[in-house]
Amino acid sequence: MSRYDEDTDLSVKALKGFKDILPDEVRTWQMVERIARDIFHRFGFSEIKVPILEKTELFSRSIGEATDIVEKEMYTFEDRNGALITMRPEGTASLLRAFIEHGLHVQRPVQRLYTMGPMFRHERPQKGRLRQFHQMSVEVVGSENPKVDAEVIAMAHLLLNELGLSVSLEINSLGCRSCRPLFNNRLVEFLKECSGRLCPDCERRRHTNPLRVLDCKNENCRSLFDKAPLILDHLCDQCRDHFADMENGLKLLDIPYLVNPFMVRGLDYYTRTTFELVTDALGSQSAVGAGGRYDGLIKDLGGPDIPGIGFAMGMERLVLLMSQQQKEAGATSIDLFVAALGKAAQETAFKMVHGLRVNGLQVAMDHEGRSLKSQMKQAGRLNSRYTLIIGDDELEKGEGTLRNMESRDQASVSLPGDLDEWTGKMVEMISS
RNA sequence: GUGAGCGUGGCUCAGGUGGUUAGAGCACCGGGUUGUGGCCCCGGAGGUCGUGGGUUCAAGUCCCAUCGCUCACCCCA
Repeated sequence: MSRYDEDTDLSVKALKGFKDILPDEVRTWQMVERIARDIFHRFGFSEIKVPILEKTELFSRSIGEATDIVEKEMYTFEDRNGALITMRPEGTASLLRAFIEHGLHVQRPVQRLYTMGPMFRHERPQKGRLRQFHQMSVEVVGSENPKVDAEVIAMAHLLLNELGLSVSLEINSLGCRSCRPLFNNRLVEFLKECSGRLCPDCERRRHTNPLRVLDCKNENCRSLFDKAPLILDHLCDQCRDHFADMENGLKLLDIPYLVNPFMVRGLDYYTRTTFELVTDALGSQSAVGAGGRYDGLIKDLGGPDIPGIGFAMGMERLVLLMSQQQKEAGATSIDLFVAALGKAAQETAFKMVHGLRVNGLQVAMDHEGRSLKSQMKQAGRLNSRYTLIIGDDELEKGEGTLRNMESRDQASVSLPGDLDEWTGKMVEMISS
C-alpha cells in the first residue's frame, strides 16, 4: 500500500508478528493447555498469574544486559509517568519477581509453580517465531537436588508424549559460577588460535559470547571444534556429581536423552543443568521447549539465596507440531439443534432453547426463518446429536419430532406444558 | 539488521510469448425433495487482479517504486 492509501484505507491490520488465533485453531490450543495443566498438577505444580508489564530493570538484571533479547528485542517504553517499562520477553523473571515479592519461600521450602501467557520480542517473524508468542513457564524454586532436575525434565518429556509429539531430549551442564569462568577462559584461548578460520559470525561471537560459538551450524566451524575444550570436561567436582546424578535420574525414569556438550543458552542466568526438547520439523526453530537451572538468579533479583530450575515451552511451536503430526483437536459437537418453522414455533423454541441452556445443554437454533432443509444443514454442520423439529402442526398437536442425527431415528416428544418440567425430561433424554 | 521468494473472490490456486464481459475447487446462499442434514445435480452471490506510477492502441500478464506476507541468516520457546 502506498502512503496515500494508508490515509484513505480504513481497514486496520494486525501488527507484524502479531497473530489472531481463530476458533478452529483455538480448540487445539485449549487441548494443549488442558493436558499441560493436568500433567503439571499431577507433579504438584500450582498455577500463578503474573503481569505482562514489568520494570525494564527486572529483565536486564535477570536475562543479562548483553544478551540479544535485552539489547535489541524488548518492547520497552516509558509509561505516562516516565517510568521505563517492558513487555515481558519471557516468563521466568516475572514469576521469580512475584515469588520474591510475596515471600513465597517462607510458606514452603520448595515451591512448584507454572504460568502461561503471551511474551513479546521484537524479532523478524518466521516459521515458529512471532513477536507476540505464548509460553508455558514452569519453575521449581528452593531445591538444588539433581533429582528435581530429572523430575522436571521428565515432566516436560511426558507432556510432549501425552500430546502425541515425538521430539528428542538433549542435555548439557553449563557449570557453576566457580567452574564456568575457568572453562570460559580456556575456550576464549582456543578460539583465539582458530582466529582467521572461523566464519564471520563466530569471529564476532568469539568476543561477544564465546559459549555461543560452540553451536554454530557452519560445517567448517564445526570441524574446527572437534578439538575445542568441552564444558563437561571442565566441571568442578560438585557440578560433575550433580550432572551425573541428574543423568542417573533420567535413566531411572527411562527417559531417553542425548548429551550435547555444544548446547548453550541465550539467557545469562542459566547454571549447571540445561536441556532442550528439539525437533527437525519446525524449519530453523528446533526447540519446542528448553530450560535449565538458575542457582544464583533469585539472589540477584533481591531474593533469598536459593536455587531454582525451570523450563519454557513455546505454545505456537507445540500447536504447529500438533497440526503437522495430525494431532489437532477434533470437531466440536452440540447436544441439540431446535429447528422451528413459523413465527409461533420460533417463539416457543426460543424459550425452550434458553431453558435447556440454563440446564447445561449445548443447544442452537436459527433465528433467520430459513427452510427446514437449511436448518437441518446447520444442525449437521454443528455436529448436533439431536434435532428437535417444531412447526405449526407440531404446536397444535403439542408434539415435536426429535431426530437422532446419527441413527436418523425419529420419535415424537411432547412439547412443554410446564417449561421447567419439560426441560428436565429433555435433559434426561438427551444426556442418556 | 541482512538475503531470497511471493502478493488474483473468505480459503487454496489457474490464468504460454500483453488483446473482447478475470476462471476453478472448497466455503457460503437458494433450489431439485410443496417440512428433514451429511452424497449427488442445478442455480446464485462474491474478486478489477496489494498500492502508485510508467511503457502500449491495449496490462492480472512488461518496467519502476512502494506496502505487505513468507522463508532463511542472526537469535530464540
